[in-house]
Amino acid sequence: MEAARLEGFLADRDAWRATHCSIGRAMGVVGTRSAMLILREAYYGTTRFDDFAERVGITEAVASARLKELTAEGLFERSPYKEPGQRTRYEYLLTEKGRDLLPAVLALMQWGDKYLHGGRGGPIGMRDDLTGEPVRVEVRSASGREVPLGELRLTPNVSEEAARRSLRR
Amino acid sequence: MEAARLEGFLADRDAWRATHCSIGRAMGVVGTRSAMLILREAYYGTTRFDDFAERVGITEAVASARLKELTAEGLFERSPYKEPGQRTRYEYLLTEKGRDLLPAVLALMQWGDKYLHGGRGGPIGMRDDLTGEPVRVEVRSASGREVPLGELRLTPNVSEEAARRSLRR
DNA sequence: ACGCTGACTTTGACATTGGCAAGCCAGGGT
DNA sequence: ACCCTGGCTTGCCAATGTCAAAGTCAGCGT
Repeated sequence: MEAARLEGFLADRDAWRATHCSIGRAMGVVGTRSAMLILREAYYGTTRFDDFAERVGITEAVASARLKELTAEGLFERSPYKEPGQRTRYEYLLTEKGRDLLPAVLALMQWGDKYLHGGRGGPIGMRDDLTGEPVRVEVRSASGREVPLGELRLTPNVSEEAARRSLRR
Repeated sequence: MEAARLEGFLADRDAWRATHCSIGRAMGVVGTRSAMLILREAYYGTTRFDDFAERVGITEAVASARLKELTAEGLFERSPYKEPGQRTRYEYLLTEKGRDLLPAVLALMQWGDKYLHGGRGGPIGMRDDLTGEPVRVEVRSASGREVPLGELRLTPNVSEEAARRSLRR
């Protein structure tokens, strides 16, 4: 029955509800298979519409809809480019906001590697390109300690007053 | 145009497709808003059916369907318990598989905190309960270096032969 | 002027998700 | 014997996600 420790008025679990939960909001933005896979492709270096559709294995309709949404949300920006002898086209470049989702995407991959391949591990491994060491996504404190669920403390970030408002039941 | 470095035959981006991608599989298991929010609640310590429905803010029908799926996938196990004078009931306890999704869920929360609250940050903060230090989800190499997207190297995990089979276009 | 190509858009069909409301069921309490 | 309560299940409906296939459009090369 290991769980995080809830501090302050969060401890009374019946007194509040996570109505402005970042997890829920994040899932509203990237909560589809296609959005996550498009991000994966972008991390692999893909920038062009047709490549996204083809490499992710989704229809152009879905690629179009998702890229439009992700661009509107600011995870990609549409940037004109011109190859000699070609007309101007647009490519989809990751913004910082898009790049900052890397830990979330890699954490999913890491979990899938461990549990969804019959113990054989995933098809692609991650290493630090400078040192060659394996890379992992971890929950760590500022001083570098890895923090397990049971040693995680959750605290209200604002005054109880304001928090009650934004955590209203 | 920063991206990961693709090693070996992965470098020829037109020669393979991530058909057995762990990210896609993981999204098949926990790729719904309700699944992620139920996990969040479990990390907060919730174990009982009604509490999940009420605290997550979903209907009992959705809670029932999702808990059944997540239990079938092995993220929760159904365990009988008995309060005195009550009949035997079941609670949903996180398994290691469920607990191992913590980095993914927290990474989403961290991202949402940064970008989806108008710069004000999220309503709940994370600290190391032992030291009080802030906690973050990070992509790190074995020796503790934080690895940005541009310094991440992706390598095929198996022989080119076998990999081609599992990464078939 | 015309065709080709990359980049979409549209249409139509189907599955999944999620909300609301009502119903069911087992086993204690009375 | 009957009711109550926690824990689901069922039915219905709207919204969203996905696919397949066909259509559109801009502009460069010829």
